[in-house]
Amino acid sequence: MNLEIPEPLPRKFYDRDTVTVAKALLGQKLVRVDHGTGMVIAGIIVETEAYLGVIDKAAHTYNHHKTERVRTMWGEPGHAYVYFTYGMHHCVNVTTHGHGRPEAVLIRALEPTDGVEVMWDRREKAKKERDLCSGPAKLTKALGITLDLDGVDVTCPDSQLYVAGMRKRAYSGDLIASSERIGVGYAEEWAKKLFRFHLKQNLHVSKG
DNA sequence: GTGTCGATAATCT
DNA sequence: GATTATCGACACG
Repeated sequence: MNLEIPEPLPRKFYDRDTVTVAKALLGQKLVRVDHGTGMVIAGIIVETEAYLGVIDKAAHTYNHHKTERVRTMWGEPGHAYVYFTYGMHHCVNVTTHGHGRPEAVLIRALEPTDGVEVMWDRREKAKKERDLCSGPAKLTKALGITLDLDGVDVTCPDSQLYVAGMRKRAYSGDLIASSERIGVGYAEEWAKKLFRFHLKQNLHVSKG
């Protein structure tokens, strides 16, 4: 039995064009390590969305918006940006594109791989395995990601949250579906951009 | 399978 | 005071 833990993806992986990173994250593994118990809970990233910073009307940093909440997005690439929304949900992103560009990729869905029993405990309403992590707030609940993980370095294997490199090359374009981002209807022309990416025919995406 | 709608509170105006 | 990068319950078929 091989229990070798894959290396985290390096900082330079994130210090690129945000759409490129959003596609390249598909197939990589989001790993949550509980430092108290040593428990590992993880899944393969199967759905992402790109948020293009100061020019993107759907992004939290649109028009150079800069408040305490979005501090992490203004920092270096390769950190977790966690926010709380709709009065009850957390969502997790990874920051991209250095050089003062506050951009990020929202992680929208995972295919569960490690610590699945813990996910079932935390996601009481789930009926099927595909309900565990098929949405941005579902996966943060399943992995136990809350605001205290905002800002953690996802390139460090000692972090409570990091992204492990499972594949060297991004999936080829014909295996990736592109579509409009979800829940950003207010963003006018930016709502139409095809910045949502998911693995075709994967059962664990949030929709279609 | 689809569509509509209420929950619920941090954040920003 | 308004908004929200969502989810789950319910209705319908």
